[in-house]
Amino acid sequence: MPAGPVDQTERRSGALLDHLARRMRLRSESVLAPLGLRPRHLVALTVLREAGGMSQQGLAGRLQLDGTNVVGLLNDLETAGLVERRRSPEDRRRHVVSLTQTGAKRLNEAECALASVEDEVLGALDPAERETLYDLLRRATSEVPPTCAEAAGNDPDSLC
Amino acid sequence: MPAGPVDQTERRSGALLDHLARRMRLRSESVLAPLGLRPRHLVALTVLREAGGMSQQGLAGRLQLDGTNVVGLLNDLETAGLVERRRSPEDRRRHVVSLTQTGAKRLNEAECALASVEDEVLGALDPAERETLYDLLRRATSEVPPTCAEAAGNDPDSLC
DNA sequence: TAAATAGTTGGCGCTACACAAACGATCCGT
DNA sequence: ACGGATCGTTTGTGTAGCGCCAACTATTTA
Repeated sequence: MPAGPVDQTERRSGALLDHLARRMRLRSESVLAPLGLRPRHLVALTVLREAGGMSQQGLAGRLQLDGTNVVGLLNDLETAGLVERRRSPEDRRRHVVSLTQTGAKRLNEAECALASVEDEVLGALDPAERETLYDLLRRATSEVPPTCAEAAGNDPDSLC
Repeated sequence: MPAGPVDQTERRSGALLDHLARRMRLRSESVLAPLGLRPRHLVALTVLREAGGMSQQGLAGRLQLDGTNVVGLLNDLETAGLVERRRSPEDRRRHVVSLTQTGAKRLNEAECALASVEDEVLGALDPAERETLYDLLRRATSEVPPTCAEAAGNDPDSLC
């Protein structure tokens, strides 16, 4: 086989995302626990803040979680007063879930508290690079994942 | 309260990392399964390839896993012929773990197969941005997390 | 030579899921 | 008006991925 470049590894982000996310999560837990939060709560609160309010089905889609798991997650957050469920006037079967003021404040507190975690876990990156990372992650996650029907039609390897 | 900027949210990457990593993982599983791999295998193989060979303790440190869980993880990979454990000539208590040729090849195959997953999950980013994301993740994860002693000395919030 | 270290095995427990079934309330199409 | 579909809830089962512990063997160290 002809010799190629020394580094022939494919440049994939998946393993690195898992790796970095795990480190961040481990470091975060001790900071979040006093606030009554777990990393999965943080993800849900972040998505809800950005969306301004959404159905449970919508949230399940965004988080790629089974609906029954979203129910449990929201039960935690609602019990803590961080979110509220309101019946949709358009369809009273449906809840619209949104952050309470308490929830918005708690999320902000959590993010402030996580500054030291990010300083540590992202210590190899300078502030501009951290900003770039944040921006790339935000834009990558803001794209709504395709629905099952869309994905199944387009991609046989899809989960659906 | 005086009115502030509209967006006063802290710019933290933790929740977004979890969110994106989860999406990537879900999409990856169907691609990795035919190769006999799970996402946690991929992380370990990636770390081992980069390190060229390391002790189990070293790997446990890099992955921030309990040593007994690294034993189980390596048992999977060794059984599949993807890694080998060799006694260190310097200290025969210790194993040096490295990728086999089969393992290096399988990892490359996995990364090729994951191209479509990354196209989908990172669809909102253009190729240059994906390259930037990869680079930032790689550099952030390459910094070895501090040992417990180091972290405990410097940071009371540390996990240790 | 005793204590410490590296790794292994087996076990227990927890969290975070996936998935299924059954149900009540509500909406929609016929 | 009614049956089917939808939204959400509860309960239950199971799996994966861990953390942590104890006990052990082999080896190194002081």
